[in-house]
Amino acid sequence: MTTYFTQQETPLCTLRLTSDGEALTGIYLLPDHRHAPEMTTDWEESPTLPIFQKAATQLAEYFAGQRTTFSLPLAPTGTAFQKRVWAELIKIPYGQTISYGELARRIGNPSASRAVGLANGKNPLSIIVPCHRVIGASGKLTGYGGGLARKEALLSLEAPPVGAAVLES
Amino acid sequence: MTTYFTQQETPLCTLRLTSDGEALTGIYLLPDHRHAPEMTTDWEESPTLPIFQKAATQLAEYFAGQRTTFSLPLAPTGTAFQKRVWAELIKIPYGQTISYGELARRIGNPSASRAVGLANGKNPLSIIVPCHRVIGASGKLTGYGGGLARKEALLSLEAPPVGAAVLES
DNA sequence: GTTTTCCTGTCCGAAAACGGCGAGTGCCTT
DNA sequence: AAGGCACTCGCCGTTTTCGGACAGGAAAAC
Repeated sequence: MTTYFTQQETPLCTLRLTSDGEALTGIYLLPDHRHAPEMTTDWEESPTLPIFQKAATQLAEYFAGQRTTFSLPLAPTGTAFQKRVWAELIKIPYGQTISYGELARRIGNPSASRAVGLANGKNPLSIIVPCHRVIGASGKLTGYGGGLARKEALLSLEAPPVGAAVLES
Repeated sequence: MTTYFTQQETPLCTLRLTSDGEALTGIYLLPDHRHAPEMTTDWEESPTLPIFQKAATQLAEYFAGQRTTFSLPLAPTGTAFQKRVWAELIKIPYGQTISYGELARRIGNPSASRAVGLANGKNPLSIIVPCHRVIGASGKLTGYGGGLARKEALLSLEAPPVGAAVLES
């Protein structure tokens, strides 16, 4: 099975998108993304693939602050546990954060907060599956596959204006 | 990838043949074949497949004592080492036997006689790839995926008449 | 003779190690 | 007294490592 890919520039960094031809299978934050797969000889660059065009548009809108949800066919690969975690991730609304423990509770394994962290790190669809919205119970960011600095940048992009935050509390 | 299969009666036992649609991928001696694969839901019985028809004819001739070599497209799956072993197996002429150690020597790993035994047992194409022609250095049969009794039966089918054997020595 | 000791590739189960955690404890600042 | 920080310890899915078992056989040690 050949893997298709393309790359896209954003204000944050370069993104590498991968696909099976139909659905999106991966989004990686280019320099130094932790579990990014190796590019092998059976990869084929094809920027004109319809799925890549749609993804590029929506991602550009997201970084412009004009999009809060995505609508794309996704096909991440992983274990049953990981899929449960990722399925729960996409339910976290734009601009909100929860803790790893809370996420563990939501998938029904309340004591698996640590394993949840691992599964979180293996999330292949950065940004669209918002693993960056999960932080430590103490409020610290604790970790991110694409680097803590980028996690902070994403959260600050999604953060509402300061005034609104005050009203909310 | 769906697997096609069919079954065939012989004087020795029932055979199960498998194929990818083009080439033969397996021949198993039906009750109690050691490493025979499990039949899953994506298997499809199709006795009319051309490859199965040809195989059935040649196998029938073999059991009638009227065929000493096979001519069929084969596509066994295995590790590089196993393929080297199997490729060497088909060079052993009808009616002859060699030892595991000798086989190890022929593939260039003279000290891997034990590993050769294992690879021999994993041979998916019984009879056509004649793993039954390999016996212990002492002359004992030592083992066979389809059972020692069947190994002996195959060797005795291939054995020349007693008179001829005496002349040969 | 008979037994012991290695060698050799692959698979499989068990055990251990490894994290994007978090609750609990003790100690040290204000 | 709170609050902050460093540390330990239990938790849990996944990955890695390790040890044994096998279709044998040659050499070395009794």
